[in-house]
Amino acid sequence: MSIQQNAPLHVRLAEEFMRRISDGTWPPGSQLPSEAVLCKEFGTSRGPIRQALASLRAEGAVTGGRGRPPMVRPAVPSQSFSTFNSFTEWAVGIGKTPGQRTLEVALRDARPEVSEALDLEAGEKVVELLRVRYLDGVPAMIERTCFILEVGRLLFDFDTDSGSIFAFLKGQGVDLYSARHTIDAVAANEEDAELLEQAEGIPLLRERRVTRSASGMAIEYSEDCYLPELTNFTIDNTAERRAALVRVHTEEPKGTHD
Amino acid sequence: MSIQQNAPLHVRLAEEFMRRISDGTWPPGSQLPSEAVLCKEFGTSRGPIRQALASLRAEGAVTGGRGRPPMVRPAVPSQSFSTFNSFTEWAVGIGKTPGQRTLEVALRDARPEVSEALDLEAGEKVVELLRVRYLDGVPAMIERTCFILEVGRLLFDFDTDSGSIFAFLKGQGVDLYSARHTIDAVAANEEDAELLEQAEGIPLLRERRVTRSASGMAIEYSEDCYLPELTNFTIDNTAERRAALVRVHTEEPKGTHD
DNA sequence: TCGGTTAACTTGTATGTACAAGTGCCGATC
DNA sequence: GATCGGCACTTGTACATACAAGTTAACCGA
Repeated sequence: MSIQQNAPLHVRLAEEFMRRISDGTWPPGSQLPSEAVLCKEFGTSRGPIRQALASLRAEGAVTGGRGRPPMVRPAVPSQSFSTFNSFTEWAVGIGKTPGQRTLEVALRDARPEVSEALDLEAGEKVVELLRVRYLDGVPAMIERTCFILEVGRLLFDFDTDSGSIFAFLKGQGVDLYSARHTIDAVAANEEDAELLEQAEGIPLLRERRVTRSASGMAIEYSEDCYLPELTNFTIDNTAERRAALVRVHTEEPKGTHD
Repeated sequence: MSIQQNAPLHVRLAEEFMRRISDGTWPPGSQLPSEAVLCKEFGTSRGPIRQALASLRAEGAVTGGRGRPPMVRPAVPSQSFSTFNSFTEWAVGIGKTPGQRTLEVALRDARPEVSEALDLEAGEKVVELLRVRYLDGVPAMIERTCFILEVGRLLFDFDTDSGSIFAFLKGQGVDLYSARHTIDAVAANEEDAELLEQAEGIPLLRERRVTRSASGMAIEYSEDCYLPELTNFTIDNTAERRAALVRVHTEEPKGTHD
């Protein structure tokens, strides 16, 4: 989506430079024009040019400099918050047809680990959903999602078999702003195995997340279990910058979910 | 590690600001002093102050502005390339004693998926290691690592039971610069189960990676299988910026390694 | 023809200035 | 006591200038 015309010049320059990189005008390995040349082309001073280049550098799109123009780096994979947090948006983005079969939408007392994850008092109610998610009609993932009551109640007026809960909640003005994701592995229990049409006990790739608003309020806790032959998680890291993905040691043993 | 004294002023300022954030002088939620105040304190102009603040903003350490000073954000977890890629460095960092038991160091023809990962011709030789890794004496991970011959040959003069291969290779001038990591789940085969002192078939959290030099040459391919109750991977993402961790759809089914 | 040196290019760093746009506080008025 | 407006603060944007430090190319001499 093109940024509005009255955005600051350095923002519009950064966008134009990213466009030239992504459409191949400036291919990976090539050197950018000098700052002087860019100043002439855009009729501006070095300040906005340098600020635009700085943002490309911060994103890892270009590197080098000091005595010679920066070079374009191979694209670093990344995913937006909504693509990463919404199965539907992700599936559409990879050219698959997302599907869902809702097994349950329930108002119930939160399980202890859900209370803890959502910063709730023991026994507070949550809205809990259980859905199977499909890619092109093939079972790919089991989704167990809990919402705080204030948000979950909105789902009682929503057909959870119709598509993206993430998109629906955004449309309802729910401020889904940040999330912490934890990835590990569990054995498929009897229920999950049946839903995924697989043998009991096979390994599943589990992604648990707590989603919060901009003010830090916990809104959603989800445990998504994927068939690992259909889905994985991938990241690139370099010596130049710290990776946001962290390998974590867990003290308490965890088993399969019940 | 403190940066050298003759680093540019804006770099030293950024380091000082990060130090104040991490030692609690500027706690999360607090507002930074204004730019004018910082200019007075450090006897400089707005330029270096603003550039230092821009780097904190890019790292997600502070946010906001425009009419009011930025606020300190809660620390975003991250790990350096070496901490993420070296089990030894990671273990030490979390206060555990890392250990290793080498089962095998072998010069052999690369298996097809290793050739492919390391950009080698079919049948080229690699140096392959199999080690069990321990945290405080407890088996935590099975490490199957392959190096291209040029690098792997260095290991024949190295006691792989003595500690970090990553650190040894760095010390030998091997340019380990970037890596692509893929995380999924596999069932423990008979060998892995025995080495980890667990039941066959239990789920293992698998991290595969290809490590390359700055010039893009593949150097290392590794398959590390973790006991998921001891280790997971965690990332925070926000609506503000794209996450480097990508959920990926895999077309071909993958089983346990043999 | 090759190597070294120099000059002209590049980017990086820093200063200063000016003004736009946002925020907060204080005083006046209702 | 609450609200509104104005003013003084803030940061953001952009310009200009100057010089440091790195790189590259060209020229000259051996």
